Amino acid sequence: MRSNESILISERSNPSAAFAFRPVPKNRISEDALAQLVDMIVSGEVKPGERLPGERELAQSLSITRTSLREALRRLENMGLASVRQGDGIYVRDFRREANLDFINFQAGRGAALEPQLLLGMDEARRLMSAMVVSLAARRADASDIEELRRVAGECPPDGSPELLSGKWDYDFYLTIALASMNGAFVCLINTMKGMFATFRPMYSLLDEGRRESIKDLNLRLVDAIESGDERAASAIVEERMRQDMEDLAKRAQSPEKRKSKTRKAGAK
Amino acid sequence: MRSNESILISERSNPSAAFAFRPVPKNRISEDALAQLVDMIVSGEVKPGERLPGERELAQSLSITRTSLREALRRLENMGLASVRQGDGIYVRDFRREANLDFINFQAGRGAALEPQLLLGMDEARRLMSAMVVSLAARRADASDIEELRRVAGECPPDGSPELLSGKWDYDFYLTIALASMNGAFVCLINTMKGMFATFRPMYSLLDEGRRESIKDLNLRLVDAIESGDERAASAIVEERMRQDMEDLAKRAQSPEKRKSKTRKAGAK
DNA sequence: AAATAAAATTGGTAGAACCAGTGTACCATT
DNA sequence: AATGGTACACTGGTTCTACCAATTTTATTT
Repeated sequence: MRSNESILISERSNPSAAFAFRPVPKNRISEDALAQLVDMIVSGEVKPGERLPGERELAQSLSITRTSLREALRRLENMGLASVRQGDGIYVRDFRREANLDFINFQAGRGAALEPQLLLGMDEARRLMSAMVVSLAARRADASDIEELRRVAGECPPDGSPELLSGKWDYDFYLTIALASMNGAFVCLINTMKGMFATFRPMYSLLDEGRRESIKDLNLRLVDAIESGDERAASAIVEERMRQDMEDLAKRAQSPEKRKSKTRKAGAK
Repeated sequence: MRSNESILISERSNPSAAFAFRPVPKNRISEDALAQLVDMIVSGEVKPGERLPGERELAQSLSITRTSLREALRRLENMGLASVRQGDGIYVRDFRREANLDFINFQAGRGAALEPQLLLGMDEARRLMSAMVVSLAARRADASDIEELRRVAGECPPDGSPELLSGKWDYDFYLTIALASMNGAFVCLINTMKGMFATFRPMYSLLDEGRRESIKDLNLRLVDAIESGDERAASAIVEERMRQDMEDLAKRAQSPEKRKSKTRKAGAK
């Protein structure tokens, strides 16, 4: 959520700049502390079920105040990485089983090194979710939605431009689709994903470079498909675009797709 | 995340109790304050872009300390409902466009009255996501995953039992499926949805009552489908089960499905 | 009028004190 | 021996006050 403000800032102070400035991190001290706590848990330095030192001691170890530490703890709880109980203590949870999307959001947002496996998973989720929301939009978008979609699609900056790289526009477009899908939960999901992919977005945009069709044309085609109510065609356009991205990414990690053939029992029921 | 602990507690102090105690809410004052802030924003009392009173004044209005208020503000930011800038102030964001899943999670968790439209959307999302993760599991689950799935499915408590109503088991089962899908992002997604539906879970379980097939049998069938690698069959089982729930729920709100026919332009490209 | 500097405002951090649940050990009662 | 009561130490929850740091506003200077 921080990137949003920063984008506004950079726009104001550099209205005609050719570069898309990265958001300058205004680290709240609690976020730094949080990062350390998360690292401690993710690295396995402290194990699930284990009890962390008390707030006073923890704060001292981090060289911050209890006040700041507590702000960090609130989010650590929120991510599903720890549970805090008054009178008892702070307990580490099993992040591999209990972490939620806010965890990914935080890790991705601060540029933490995520496991390749997880990155692939995020990408796969993005692909499936996008196709899904597009499909819903095709089912339910009314005339005014289409009009809005076409307007936003038409405002798509040229390929390779900083505005496109920043991902701001792409987000706006998919948010509009989500709004057209008439499903508030998907709107929220898109917004969650926005945070999760904020730092990775430029990478995806670079992958788009080699395409024969401009992003703008592709999206206008998408709007047409949505307007005609053809769910399959609409989702196919999205899937096709993102499959290429995924394939490129897959080269950087082992594909989980082939895992099954090795260990699977043949001829199950 | 609080409900989890409480379940453990009630299990310990009443191992053979016939009742499933509801977790006794241990309100943090910051959460109460947060709830009021959220209400203020959602109700439209303060509008997007508007600037809230300063932390000092806000804290005084809520009769709490700045320290506590700030813990609330951290999450208000995290939900995408406000942005806080040092030296400037606290600004309200457009929750209809910018709220993320944590917002739904919070609202649902405290039993806030959500718009019927949003409830339907949440249910639709749940249905689609579940079908999706099941499909992935069918694609990638290996022998050990199947074994684990069958074990968990076998431990399914009888229909109508408090354990089933609480939703704890159902969550465990779907978490196992998510783990079998080899996609960490979906594991996190399931965990996020767990929070979103925690308070609604009993309602869904009640809908299950009328089924001719027990939940246990149904899920064992599902595991079979996953084992055979039949993605369509597996997701169909899930969709079928959840479609009924959705239909029942739909009776309590207008269906967004029919919206299109009214305003749609005929014969689009 | 523009540039600059000072002041006021606002969020961010610090530190200490006290309130409120938890858990444990010990004691009294049954 | 089991149960319930009590006191105490420990831990998170909350409050207060003071001060630091970023931003905006205002006043001043050029």
